[in-house]
Amino acid sequence: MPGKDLTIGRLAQETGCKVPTIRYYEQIGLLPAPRRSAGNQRLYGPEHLARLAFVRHGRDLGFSQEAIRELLRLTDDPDQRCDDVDAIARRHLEEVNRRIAQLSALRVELERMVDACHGGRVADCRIVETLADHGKCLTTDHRAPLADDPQRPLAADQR
Amino acid sequence: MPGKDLTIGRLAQETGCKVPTIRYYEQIGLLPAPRRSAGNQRLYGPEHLARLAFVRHGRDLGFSQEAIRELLRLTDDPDQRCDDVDAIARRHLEEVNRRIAQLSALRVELERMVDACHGGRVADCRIVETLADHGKCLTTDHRAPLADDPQRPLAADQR
DNA sequence: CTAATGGCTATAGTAGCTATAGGTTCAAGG
DNA sequence: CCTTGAACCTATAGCTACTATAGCCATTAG
Repeated sequence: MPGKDLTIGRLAQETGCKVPTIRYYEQIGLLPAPRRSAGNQRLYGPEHLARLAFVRHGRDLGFSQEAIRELLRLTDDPDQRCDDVDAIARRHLEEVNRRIAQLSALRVELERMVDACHGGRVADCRIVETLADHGKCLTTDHRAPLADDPQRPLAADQR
Repeated sequence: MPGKDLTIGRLAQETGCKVPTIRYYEQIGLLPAPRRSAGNQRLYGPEHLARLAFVRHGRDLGFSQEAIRELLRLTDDPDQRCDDVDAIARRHLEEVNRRIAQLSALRVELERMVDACHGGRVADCRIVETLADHGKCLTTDHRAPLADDPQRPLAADQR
């Protein structure tokens, strides 16, 4: 039945995942290697679609590759109790809550900074002062072990 | 006055920044190369302390290296108007707000997942179902162009 | 048949560090 | 004075999770 196989490009379309990312997932073992056409092109079936959707959804929810790998291992053995799955999700939820708390504190400080700036010279700028003054301000640690933020770290939209 | 120079280790202590990170900042040009002792060890003065504190604080607030580089350039020319500084901070604040919104949506879904799991077998686990089902759920995009989250990612996405 | 599109591999680059290996320098104790 | 051990030095590789590039091959529409 050579009817409904997907090329890598079609699979990318279906899942909203980029083509190089799919090949990357195969490389790191998140996605099984599919069979190939006579001309050596990857041919995916519905099982790949489902697997990739699972992976993408997990990633969209902020699970790490490692966590997803673990989830996949668990779901491949569907008769065991789901406590482990639950634990992964709970752990992640905690991370998310922590991260939100950190970002909220950060927002407060940024708002204070922005409000305090009244557009004078850089020498008098409260934002610069705030940044330069390491004494006061947060003792909290904003950087956090969550998510990756792949690239394009600030500013500049595009996409 | 050869009295109060700081070694790299002392500087690290003062700023809460790790030693290799300081060397890394020098390498990428965020921190100027300091003078050296007879035995080739870095010797830092108060100006380095201030600069590094500025950088660290900016990073803690989630500014990217690029943004900090720009802020440093601006503060080195203290007679110009601080509109640009203000713009950087505002842009960053917007990023933070967006990021918080995304994480909040994510939290809702994770809470749903965890609530729905009642400790049966994996085959019946709602968490697994939720992850496998790419149809419903968020269309939102959790990934975000914000700061770094140095390591140990719980991850995000691309597209 | 040709051109455009899409696929293939391999390699290198991104941010923002951290870790390692293998050597040198410094301060204190014997 | 000599030794010990901590702290320093450089260079390189590794981390996550991808993305981008180069140079070639396959497929398909006209």
